[in-house]
Amino acid sequence: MTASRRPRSHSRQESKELTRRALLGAALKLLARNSFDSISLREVTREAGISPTAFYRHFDDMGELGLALVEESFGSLRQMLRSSRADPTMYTDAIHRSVEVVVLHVRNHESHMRFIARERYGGVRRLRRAIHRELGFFADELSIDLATFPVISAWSSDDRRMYAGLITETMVHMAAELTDAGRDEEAAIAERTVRQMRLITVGVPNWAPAP
Amino acid sequence: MTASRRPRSHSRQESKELTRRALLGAALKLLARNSFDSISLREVTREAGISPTAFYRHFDDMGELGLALVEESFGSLRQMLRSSRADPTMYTDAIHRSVEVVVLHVRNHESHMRFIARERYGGVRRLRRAIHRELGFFADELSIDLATFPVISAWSSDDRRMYAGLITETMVHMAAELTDAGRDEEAAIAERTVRQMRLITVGVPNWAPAP
DNA sequence: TGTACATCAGTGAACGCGCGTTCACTGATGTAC
DNA sequence: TGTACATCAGTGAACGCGCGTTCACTGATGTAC
Repeated sequence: MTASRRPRSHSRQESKELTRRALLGAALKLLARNSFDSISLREVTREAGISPTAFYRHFDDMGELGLALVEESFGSLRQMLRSSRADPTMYTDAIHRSVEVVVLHVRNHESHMRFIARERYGGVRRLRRAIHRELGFFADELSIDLATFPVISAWSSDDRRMYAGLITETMVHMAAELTDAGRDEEAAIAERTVRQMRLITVGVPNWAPAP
Repeated sequence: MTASRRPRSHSRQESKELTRRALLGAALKLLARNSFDSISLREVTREAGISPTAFYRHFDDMGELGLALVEESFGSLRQMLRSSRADPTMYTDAIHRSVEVVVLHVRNHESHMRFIARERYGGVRRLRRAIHRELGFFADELSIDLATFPVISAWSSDDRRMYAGLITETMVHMAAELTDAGRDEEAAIAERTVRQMRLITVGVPNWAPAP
């Protein structure tokens, strides 16, 4: 299906937005098999069903498209964090529940999470930096949320941030493993993560800042 | 400097080995800026100072070269683990010492560690699988070493492996951050990792297997 | 509501370039006698 | 030790191909009156 054959009921603006989405979707699809810096502009437009030249109506170059993918991927992640906050069971059974939420998120946004995992230390500096920055914001937010738990509320914000970083890292690692594993390994990976989170949590009541 | 101009004192076998090393070194150098699957065979041979066609005297294709890099990278990592085991201070001040050892290893083998971090979830399935497998072996070995610590020796081997996996992951994450950061950030990254390791360790004496 | 003009998303031909791989080759190293 | 032949790491020309980007264009959508 080419963009030009879309129903004329769309306004020019709507059509452009659909094509933009098609380009982002095409890139995500190709990213399931390759790294971002090995994907060509022509491959992306071919997959999106438009001519190579039309690409420039949407992005200056592939780098700009990559940054748009970072936006999109962390957009869905932020939504996840926001709805978790509104979930009361998150506080009564925090570990199981949060691992479950991340597993579900990976299922529903697999290509976004794979993109983050793949390009976090990938071959494009601007993407690495953008992802690093966004993961930092994520841990910052988590750090604030953690203050609602009794014991942790007494910690220094520095200690809380360190703890939030460790949780973030453990979750990102799980997500990365999930996007690279078969559905049959999902339960084992989730269970292992639950146990690692439990081990970390056991230490929390006995934590004392550095001497 | 081309390979053909090497001193004739080398035997055919020695010369071939030197060229092979030049190819691996050239690939590692290019990997500092790009992902493996975006590096071309011609770039590698150009960097190594030989003609493109000579590549085939050493590897069937770039994939084979990639697997050789996995071998080489984990070879140096295994050496690190082995010499750590012989270090008595490793047991009296395990956390600081092991973080320090990893920091030094990253300094001395930066391109190897960057390769592992970059291709672990990169765009080449065979490399991902090979790296995943090697990291598994690493955690297996660490798991055995952990049994020498009093409290942990009583744990099930399954729990020990879970713990070893968490430590491995924390260390790999630190190494990845170090290869992507300036030397001025090194101390902060190492210190943060020490605190995270300490938090995990605080939980160890109170760990109880799942109900 | 109808008409005339402006906008602009998408097209297709064209360009020069670097790619992976093939092939027949060269000449130094290795080996048999 | 010297000679004649075999081996084989590295060469350079050649190939067809996909690449990113340019350009002048088309025709549907949007706007002014």
